[in-house]
Amino acid sequence: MTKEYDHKKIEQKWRREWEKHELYKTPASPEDHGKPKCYVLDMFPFPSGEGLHVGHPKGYIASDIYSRFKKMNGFNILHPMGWDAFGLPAEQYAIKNKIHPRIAVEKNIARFKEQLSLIGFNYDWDREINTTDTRYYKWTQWIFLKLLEKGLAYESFEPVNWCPSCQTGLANEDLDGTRCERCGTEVEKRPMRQWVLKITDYADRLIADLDDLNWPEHVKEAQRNWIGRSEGALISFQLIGFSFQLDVFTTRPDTLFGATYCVVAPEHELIDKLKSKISNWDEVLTYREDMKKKTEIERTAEGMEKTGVKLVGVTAINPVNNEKLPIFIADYVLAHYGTGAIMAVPAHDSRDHEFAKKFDLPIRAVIEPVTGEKRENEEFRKSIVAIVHNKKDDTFLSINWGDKLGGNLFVGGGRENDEDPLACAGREIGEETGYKNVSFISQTESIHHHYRAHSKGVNREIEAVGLYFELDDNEQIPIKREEDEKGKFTVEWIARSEVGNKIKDELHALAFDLLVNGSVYSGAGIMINSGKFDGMTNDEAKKDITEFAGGQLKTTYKLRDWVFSRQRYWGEPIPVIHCERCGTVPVPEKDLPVKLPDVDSYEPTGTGESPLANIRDWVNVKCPKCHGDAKRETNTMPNWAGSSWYYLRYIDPRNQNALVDKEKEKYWSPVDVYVGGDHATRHLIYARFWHKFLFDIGAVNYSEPFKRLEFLGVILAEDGRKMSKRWGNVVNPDDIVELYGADTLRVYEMFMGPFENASAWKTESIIGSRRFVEKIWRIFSKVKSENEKLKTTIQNEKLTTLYNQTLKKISENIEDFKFNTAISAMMILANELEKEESIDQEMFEGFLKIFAPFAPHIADELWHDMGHDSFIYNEPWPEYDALKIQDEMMIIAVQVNGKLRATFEIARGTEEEEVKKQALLIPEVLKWTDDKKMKKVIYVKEKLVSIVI
RNA sequence: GCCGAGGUGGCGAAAUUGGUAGACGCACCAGCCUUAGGAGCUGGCGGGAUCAAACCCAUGGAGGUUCAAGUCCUCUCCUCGGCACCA
Repeated sequence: MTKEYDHKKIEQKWRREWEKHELYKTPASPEDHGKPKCYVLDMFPFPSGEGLHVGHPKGYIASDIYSRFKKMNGFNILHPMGWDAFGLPAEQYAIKNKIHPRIAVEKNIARFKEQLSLIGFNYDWDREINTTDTRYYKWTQWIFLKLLEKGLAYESFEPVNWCPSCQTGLANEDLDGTRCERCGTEVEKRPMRQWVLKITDYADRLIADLDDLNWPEHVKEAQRNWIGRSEGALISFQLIGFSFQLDVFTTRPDTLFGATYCVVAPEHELIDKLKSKISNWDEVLTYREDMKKKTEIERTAEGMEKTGVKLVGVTAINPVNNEKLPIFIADYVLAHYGTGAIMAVPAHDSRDHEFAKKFDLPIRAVIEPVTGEKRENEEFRKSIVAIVHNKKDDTFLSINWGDKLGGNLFVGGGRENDEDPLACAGREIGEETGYKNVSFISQTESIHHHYRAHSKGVNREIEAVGLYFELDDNEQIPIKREEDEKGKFTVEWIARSEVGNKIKDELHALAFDLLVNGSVYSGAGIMINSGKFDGMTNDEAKKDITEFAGGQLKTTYKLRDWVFSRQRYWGEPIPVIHCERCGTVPVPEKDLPVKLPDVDSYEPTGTGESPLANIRDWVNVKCPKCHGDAKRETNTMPNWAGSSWYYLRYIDPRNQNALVDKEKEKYWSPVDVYVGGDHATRHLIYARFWHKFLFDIGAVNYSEPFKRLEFLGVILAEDGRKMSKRWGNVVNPDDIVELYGADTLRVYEMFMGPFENASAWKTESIIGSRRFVEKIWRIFSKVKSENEKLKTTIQNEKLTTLYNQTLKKISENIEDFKFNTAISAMMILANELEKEESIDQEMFEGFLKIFAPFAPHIADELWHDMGHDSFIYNEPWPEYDALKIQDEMMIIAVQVNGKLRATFEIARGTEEEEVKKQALLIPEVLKWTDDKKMKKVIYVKEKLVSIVI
């Protein structure tokens, strides 16, 4: 008789056993280092007061499974856990509950740890770290000192994002658009002293090194976006009557001849210097004041009309042609990007175009669009493309030439050298479609187009003009057609939404885009209206024109330096001392850590100063240099500081002499798999930045910290919303473990769907995973030892094949983080095993081993019940038998004209001719092939026979 | 607007190089078992048509390539995520 599956008893028992035997201790001795290593890392949690919900463990379960798998495959694994416990939420929790943050953090950690322990993870708790531990943040401060030493940390007085609700300055990364991402309050710009890290120095490397990382594309892309590298040129414009110049940044120096005005951001410092010559100063001031009042959101709202004011009296000189250009201030130019000023080229930039239209400024095209690829021996022709719009049903006139001649085109035609394009278009419309009465609306500049005229067998370069007409009425004249053209092409009106689909020709599509959609051409082409540069491609002209204008090529970034100081209590004190005589003096390394003092009130002062400023005993110190009176820096670090290097500390968590021993680091780094969600830009950029810095100063061995990133999809509540106390939809893992068991919870969370998919929690569905776990328990009673087996059935070929296939698939799936299909494969095998009267012991042992990473408690229970004394964790991973992953028989599908008509079974290894012959004899196939001529019969090895008739 | 990831049953989802679409699970239906409920077991479960079978349709939509398309190509619509007046 089988015993009951009592998950509570079993799970508790095995957790105790594991602990007792220190099963999950990371090997530390050097002789163990001969083995390959695998560092599996979770994004460590912030221990909030709310405790864990069922979404939290998802990533931990995955990393647990992966690391157990690697361990059984012979790797030394490092799989640690710790706490990211500094930061505003901890402080706010403490203020609200009137306890010291340190006490609150301790309490919350204890609760988190308790919850985690119920799930049966293989964490090595000897390596636990806590960012708020003085022994830990000593090294966070040490890194800051090194940054300071290398000139990568500096004090700045630039206006900073200030959250009035959180009472602190924030980095750009801490904003959600223009709001504080934590509390949703609109941030202000506030001038104040702050510490800033020069992350921009690393911008290029942070982008370039992404290429070699095994990370999800969207995370890499988010980082590229955030860093926002763009290559362009710095061009200086002389200002008439001033000795200084107006510097602009542009990515399109090739369009310099098309600049018709300049714009500077309203906040630009240059404006005050120009005051003496500006005759409408009042107007300028008013505009600037208005801009200040407007929130960022109002300024950047979509569909916002462009606004601006001309600086009457000041003129810039275009360095390439000495043209006098008016200067405007307008808020569509941002002060903090590039130089805060632009040259405007309305012909080739949609924003400048919009502004120019509104202020009636000249628009000069300097690039002639070129479409198609240049070919050999081109014949040159001039032509037109005429687009006729019928307002009544919003359709466009086209001619369908049939699939061979390019499908639908607008009306087109050759134009004699001196023929007026407008007249030509009118003539062609009449000749080809019969429509008589159309009104001209607009036309494009010339467009060059290279193509091969297949019907004539020649390559052509055409210079076309696009023209746009409105249909007046339906009056038509009979179409004259050559005899051989009749019926070959037909006139069709196509709907606006169908144009993209039907008009495939590049030239015609571009004409539509420019004329009908009103797009501004910003693509490639050849230079026109640009003096000696005419005729060059715009790409070639970029460098030449920059040089000619006396400018220089330059790369800019959207990424700003990292605002690193917070005016709050609960963070690492910035280890710096301000001395009146010596200035800013770093705290000597030997004096680290600068411990956070105890205070009566850790609430923000409201003055923009940290609460630390009020602790006189702490603030007042002697200057390390001159030993005179000095004051400590009272700002603290953001909570992203501790998390920017924690993964290194796990390698050597108790080291007193260095943040990590370099030899140990060499062995364990880099992190092989980093598991977590969110943080696509912030944490992962900051950590990469610090890591590269540590690499540069020789503190670590590799230049990237995380080789592979597995991005986790969140678990939402059943209502599809985020799981949160606020919505009252939180599911506590403790309850699930109590009711269904940790093993079931683990299986369920991995079976929910692809790991990277977000999915909604469904308590209803857990039962399936529980049934599966119970099924394994039941199957166990059928396991027969070798001796018993002799009495029972002979070995089942099919089952052996399936078993070996499953071993292979599980190994591959775990490596690829495809846990859902791994579980599905185990279920299939379990279903088959259940049908058997008796199960081979060796096979079941193998099954238990692959099941163990997913459900370690029940696996160890059954493992021991089979008579083993070892832990399954220390067992080797079962290898599949390559000779046994294929059935003796193969199933061949038979298709007739692409449709499946039958399947049949035949011995593997049967010759192609024989398989074909058999296929053709099947009655279901004969029915379709009967008395019809067979064109061919295709055989796809071991898969199918396809018959074409 | 730009970039990225997607769109397959009632639901979560599977599907080597193009090669039997919907594996596995949930829910649901029927039967067995049970005093009953639940659990368990057996069978069914994309849509249409039919007594039933043959058959027809079907992977957001439209075209295309191919003996063969969820998978490749062109276009288009929608959803989610990131950036967003970034010159």
